[in-house]
Amino acid sequence: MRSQLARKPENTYHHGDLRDALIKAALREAEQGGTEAISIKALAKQLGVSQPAPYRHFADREALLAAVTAEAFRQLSAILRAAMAKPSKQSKLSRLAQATLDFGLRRNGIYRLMFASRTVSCAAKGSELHEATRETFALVIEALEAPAVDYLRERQALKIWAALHGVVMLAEQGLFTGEAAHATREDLVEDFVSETKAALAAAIKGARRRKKAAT
Amino acid sequence: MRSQLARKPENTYHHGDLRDALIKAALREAEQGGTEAISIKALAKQLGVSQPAPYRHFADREALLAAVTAEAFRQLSAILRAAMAKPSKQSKLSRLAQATLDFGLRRNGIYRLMFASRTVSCAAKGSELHEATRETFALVIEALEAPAVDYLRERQALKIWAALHGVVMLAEQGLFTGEAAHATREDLVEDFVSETKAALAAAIKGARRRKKAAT
DNA sequence: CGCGAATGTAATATCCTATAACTTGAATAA
DNA sequence: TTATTCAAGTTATAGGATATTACATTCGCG
Repeated sequence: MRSQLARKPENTYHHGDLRDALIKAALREAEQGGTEAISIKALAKQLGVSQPAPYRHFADREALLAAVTAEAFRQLSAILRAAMAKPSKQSKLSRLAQATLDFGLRRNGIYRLMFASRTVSCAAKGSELHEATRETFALVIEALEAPAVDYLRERQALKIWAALHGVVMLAEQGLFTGEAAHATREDLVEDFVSETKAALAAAIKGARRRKKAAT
Repeated sequence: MRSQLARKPENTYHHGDLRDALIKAALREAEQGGTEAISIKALAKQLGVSQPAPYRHFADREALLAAVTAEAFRQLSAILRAAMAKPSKQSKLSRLAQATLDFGLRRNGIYRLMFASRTVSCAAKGSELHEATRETFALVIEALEAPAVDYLRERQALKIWAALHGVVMLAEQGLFTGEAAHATREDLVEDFVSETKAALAAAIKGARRRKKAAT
């Protein structure tokens, strides 16, 4: 199997790994310009195959986007896992949060592909993409490092996850630059992290109390 | 001035209000499909003018999108203002928050145009679009109903604004449906609202204490 | 070795953005 | 009132993208 970004060697009929090469190349394109920067025709040219060749691997543009988005989620998962594994003075949750912010800003085109397009909401339940998103979210729950009171954990995970995305969105809109910048994006993220921890602690304490009272 | 959604009357050369009609029609198209549903050609046909006619009013597609997005922000501002004005048992902030969530879900295509595309971040400082976004954000600050310690208010406004967008994004991704739905979107929004109020109260108290200590 | 499935190509239809060159008519000023 | 000008339309056209159809090549398996 040839390097996945490689063009088709000249004088060969088959590319060898076109499907994967398309995904990788599309990710590179999306890095800057998001969804709109992904053009099947341009990708085909870049990889040295004819325009219709990609359609052997993806039914249409949407299918390619779904595959690309799934790969992006897997990459994010890997990054978050690495951030959580790295020894540090900060909490797992804090590291996950800052890593998410960093990813969202540094690779914003891809980030928009993942969270701001309709691709994900159209993903069927068992699809590759759906699984990839659920796996990423599972990392958020893991980062809470909280005992297994499922519905409490999930609620806090949803909240911090939502808050993080909001910060990325607003940052990208430029709401943290100029005169309004009394707080950095990182500050806000840390605020959300501590509030999450506090809320989680309080919720668990409350649950214990209720349980005790019931006995 | 003719109704703004009207097609050009037959046998007339000039439409009369094409610029406005284009914006309104584009908003209608974006309601469902977001940015990608806006086609200059289709709009022209819909309004009964030739394909290149829109280019008399907008340099290119991007310029049309910017105008449409600005109009969308003005509509959101109006909705938020109305929600805040309406007498209710709930706080202004709560009403603004729930209204934002409602807008984000019910008119999701437009919402994505406003917050998930690059159109806004590309808006120049004095532009119509930039002004429209700042005005909307000003309403968030107003909804806090907090005394004028600017940097404290702004920080909390940024936080709740970010959190709201996050909830809309995740809701649209389907993260609140299925087995994970231990909390509704509205619940999370109320959580964020109360946390914001608490944080704001604490911050103001702290600021007063510091001021007192300084005298 | 030979055959079928997978993968690639060429040709083409359709849709969209955008520009150039020409036309219309509405508003103004002589 | 009429001449003139210019904003706002039109037709024609170039160029790029998605997607389909029919044909060609090679990989791999029996």
